[in-house]
Amino acid sequence: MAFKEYKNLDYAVLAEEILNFWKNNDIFEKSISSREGKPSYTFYEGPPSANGTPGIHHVMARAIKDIFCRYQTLKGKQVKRKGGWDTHGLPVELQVEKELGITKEDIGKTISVEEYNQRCRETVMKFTDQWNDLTEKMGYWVDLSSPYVTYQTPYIESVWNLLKRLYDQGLLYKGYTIQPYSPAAGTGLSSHELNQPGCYKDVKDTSLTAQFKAKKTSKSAFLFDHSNQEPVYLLAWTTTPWTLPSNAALTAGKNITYVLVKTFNPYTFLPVHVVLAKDLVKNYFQAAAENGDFQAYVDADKKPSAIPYQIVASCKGSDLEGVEYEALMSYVSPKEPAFRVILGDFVTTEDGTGMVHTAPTFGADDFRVAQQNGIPAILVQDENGKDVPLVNRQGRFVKEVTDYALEPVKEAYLTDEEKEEARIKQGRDKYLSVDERIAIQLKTENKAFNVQKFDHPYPHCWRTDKPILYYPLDSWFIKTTAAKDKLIALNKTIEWKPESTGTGRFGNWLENLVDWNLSRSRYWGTPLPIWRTEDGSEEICIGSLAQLADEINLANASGKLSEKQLAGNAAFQIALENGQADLHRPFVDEIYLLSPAGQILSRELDLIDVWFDSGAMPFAQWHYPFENQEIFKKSYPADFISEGVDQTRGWFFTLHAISAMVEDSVAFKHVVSTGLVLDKNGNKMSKRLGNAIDPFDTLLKYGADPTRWYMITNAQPWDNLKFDLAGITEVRNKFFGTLTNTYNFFALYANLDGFDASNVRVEEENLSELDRWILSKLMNLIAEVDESFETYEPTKAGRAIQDFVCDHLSNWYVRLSRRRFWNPEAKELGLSADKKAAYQTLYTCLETVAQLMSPIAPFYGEWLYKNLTQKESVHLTDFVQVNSAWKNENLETSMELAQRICSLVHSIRKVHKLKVRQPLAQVLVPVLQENVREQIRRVEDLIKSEVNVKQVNYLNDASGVLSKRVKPNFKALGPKFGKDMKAVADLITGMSTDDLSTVESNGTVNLHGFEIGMGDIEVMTEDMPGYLTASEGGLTIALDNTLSPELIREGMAREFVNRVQNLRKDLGFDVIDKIHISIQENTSEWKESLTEFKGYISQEVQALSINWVKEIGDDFSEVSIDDINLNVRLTVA
RNA sequence: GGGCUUGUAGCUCAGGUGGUUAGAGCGCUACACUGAUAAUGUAGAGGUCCGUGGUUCGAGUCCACGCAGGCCCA
Repeated sequence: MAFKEYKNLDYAVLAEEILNFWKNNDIFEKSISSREGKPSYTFYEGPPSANGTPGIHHVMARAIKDIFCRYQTLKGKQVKRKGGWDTHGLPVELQVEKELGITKEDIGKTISVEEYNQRCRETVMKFTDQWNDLTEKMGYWVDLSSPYVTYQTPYIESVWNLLKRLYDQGLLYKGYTIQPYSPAAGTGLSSHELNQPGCYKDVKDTSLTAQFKAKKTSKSAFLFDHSNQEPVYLLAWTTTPWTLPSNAALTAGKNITYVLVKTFNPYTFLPVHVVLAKDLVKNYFQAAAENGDFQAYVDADKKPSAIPYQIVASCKGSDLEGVEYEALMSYVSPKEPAFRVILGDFVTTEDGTGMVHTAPTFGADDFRVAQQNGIPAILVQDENGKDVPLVNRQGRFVKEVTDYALEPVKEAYLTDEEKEEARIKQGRDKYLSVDERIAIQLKTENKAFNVQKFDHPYPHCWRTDKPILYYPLDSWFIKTTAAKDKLIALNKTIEWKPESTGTGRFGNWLENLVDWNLSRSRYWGTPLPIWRTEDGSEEICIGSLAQLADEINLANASGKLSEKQLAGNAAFQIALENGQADLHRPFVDEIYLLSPAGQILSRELDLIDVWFDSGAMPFAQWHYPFENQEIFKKSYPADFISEGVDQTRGWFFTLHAISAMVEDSVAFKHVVSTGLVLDKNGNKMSKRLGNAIDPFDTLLKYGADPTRWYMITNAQPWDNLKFDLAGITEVRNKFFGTLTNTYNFFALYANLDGFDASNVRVEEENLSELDRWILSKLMNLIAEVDESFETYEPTKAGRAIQDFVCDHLSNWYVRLSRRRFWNPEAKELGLSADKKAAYQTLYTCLETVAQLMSPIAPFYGEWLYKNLTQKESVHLTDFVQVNSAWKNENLETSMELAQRICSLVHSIRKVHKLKVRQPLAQVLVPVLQENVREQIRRVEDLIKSEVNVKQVNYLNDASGVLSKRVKPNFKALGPKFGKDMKAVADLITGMSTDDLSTVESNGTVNLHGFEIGMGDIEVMTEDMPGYLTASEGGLTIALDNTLSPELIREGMAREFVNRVQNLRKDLGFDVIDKIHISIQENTSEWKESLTEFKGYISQEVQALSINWVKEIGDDFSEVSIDDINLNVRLTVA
């Protein structure tokens, strides 16, 4: 048997067989090696972290990656794709802590750093087997034989090299970020520690609304115009008055509405104009006092509590941007211009004034927004000449804040004794905190508009129970802001799918870029390769193992190192010589180097952000620049990457940033950012909720191809996918079932006819209209699929293939062609030209579909291809070319008409209960244009056989039976008549027959002053009296249902054929069996029909004889049509 | 709170540049077919196109403001 036939195809088993075939024959390797010397197409694999198990969303993400790599291979490119593993980082550490039952505090105490890191190294590759298994089973082709692993020494060396290149450009510096800090414990706290229960406590703080006096400049002129040139104050609220000496800016919200209010200061009673958010006026003023009597207030001896006020102007936050003001508490002046209004997106009108007091050294938002707007921090120099904030690490003011020098900013930092001491010094009955005394000071200086006690939750240190401060702590940064313009410009050359992720999410992120904080105070990660003197005056950055070895030698030779330091160096040297150098902590921490000036350097203890690891992969995966320089050059930048949209600020950014800063290049040219995989109800999948889908179960039960096909065709990759297993079943039945059926149909008859599959070539001269049509459709499909894959639109490609297979190939081409395949007469004569053409056509369609679908459904595509051909693999073929000679738009239009006409006839037959087996005399099609008649005439035969009518006849105008209806063509009328549209449309709808003939003959008619041309109307026919009619979308047909005796006889013959065919099947006859038919002679109705159509019947049921007999014997069957019974006996010839 | 994104039939999704009757598949109902048959075909029911305003002769489509969901930030 040339073509295998299948029953009950199991797609998972099929996949397994193909997988074995690929493995045994190195098909993946061949798909790369066979493209040697061809243009390369580079894909970067975003490394998964192997310390967790894969989920169903990984099948989705990796299907996307796989599709375009396979497609580009078909297009003749060489597509290398190296797998990789992301192995560092906090999730690994947390998992190990959990496994060991320890906390961060224990590391270095109850467990050595060395042991701890060893555990991390073991844990991180725990699930690689599962990952590799999934990779294979889902049919994802990626090179797992030599993956890059981010913890390996060559990888780290490459990362160090990149850091060094950044360092040499001056882009790596030590600065600070605002982090939770406990002065009492003298340590920074992680967000994790801050989220422990009990950390947030309700406290009563002094809250203060300060008056910042605006300077009169062109920016603020409009405010002064409304205040009659009186002083204008900007109001800002804070719960931490101790930060006011560090104020550097005020932040307003761009779209918030602000008002200028004329009123009095409640403490000094001086008339003032203040600015605050409109929505918050009610919090500061009593509505009853609006537009109150100002003079009466001035005159009053004892000032009433309701202070009169008047709103004199309003503006948007954006109007306030750039308004300058005088420093509120000028202990320390900044080096660069400060004290102006800036805009920030974190400002709300929930409390305060809608204007935020901004102290860059004591708030994360403050720091960020100040950096973005070029506002300096308020700093002083310590005894070492180092810039420090106005509060020291003990939580006390520096001496420059003279009034409060060395006092703690939080009362809670004082012991009772210290507090008592301070009280005596203050000379008061009760100790007053710094916040309280600042409030008093500002009140007297006409700088406080409101002072209150305020209850709110505030975070406390879990170890000391004292309040924390948000405080600037040392960190290493990459100066990405210096490369901002470059990053933005390069991003514009990247093609994003969807575009909005690139322009919106990623573009906005770049616009608001801050420096990249590299530092992590952990253990399992790439150490920062910077060695520094204790006072920070000298440092070196190491960019290679060779450099490190040299520096160690230099340091050792200097004689300045202690014995312990020399021992650490020696241990590392030995490891290095044995090729076993480990660049992790603690080993690198034990290396000591020497500065040019002869000082001892020790390593900065920070690790770097793991995202730098993964962003470095274009370089580090090849151990560039130490090895593989040629390979690197050929595979950089990537043509394509794809990850979840959540990676926008993760991997997408780090790839982009590193490449732009180091190579002045993009890292990738195309990127597909994929959406989430949710459960079928649209909820996030989670193991905890139990709605997570197991990928292995799914692949096993449904097979990789239906799973992949479902995921790709159900939603665009960047939309979230509501994953429903029922959807896979649907795809499997609908698409794969239909395609397999179509193949089986082909195989069945091709085998019967001995159709030779080697060297199939379509012989164009023998093609039927139907053949030409499906080939034309096939050409369209090729073009559409090619374009869709080319433009990273896999969903469009998949849906196009699906529509072609189900609607065009199976439901129309095969259904209407069946007769040609099972025509039994041809058997003896060999293959007729027509039958051959049918095989060639169907074969071509199937073979092409196998290739087109193979990127999405790699196993099934391969299976189908190998069933059809002797060639090795569909994945080693070249993408099929469009043969434009086969494109035939006219024929497609004709066929569309045929399909619509058939559909209409079917619906009439249905409504009037006219069986399709009953032949009818004619179907009438009114045609108003000659070319439509020609188009239908081409496909007349198809219509006749499909709906079982004897003739297709056409009615034109002259026939006189057509009644026409006129519809306005709105698209044409709109621009022409505009406002008069409605009137004109009504006139057209009510147009008389005479008017219509006038347009039809003259091309134009005047209706109540409106010139109507042919283009302005659509003429349609409807209703043909005396016939059964149906119409849809402007096409009308009529069916002649008069039954002549002859038609009835033919109908009976067809019914008889139908019954015999059923009998053949019931009796288990083979398709090719010839039969003899005996019929018991008992009714005349039957005999007349069956005799007349004996030839037809014999052919249809493959009967060699039909005999009427008096006695039929025992083993007959009874058939009945319209209550008339007939005894029939079939025997195999 | 900000940025981006989604909202069309019971479910999953299509609906260039605005054009008056909004489509498909699944599911449901009914019928037909019975040599592709654990298939297939045809028909039917099913919609305030998230809401409210606006622009327009005309809005699912354009604009504004909301509501609800999602992602990433704060």
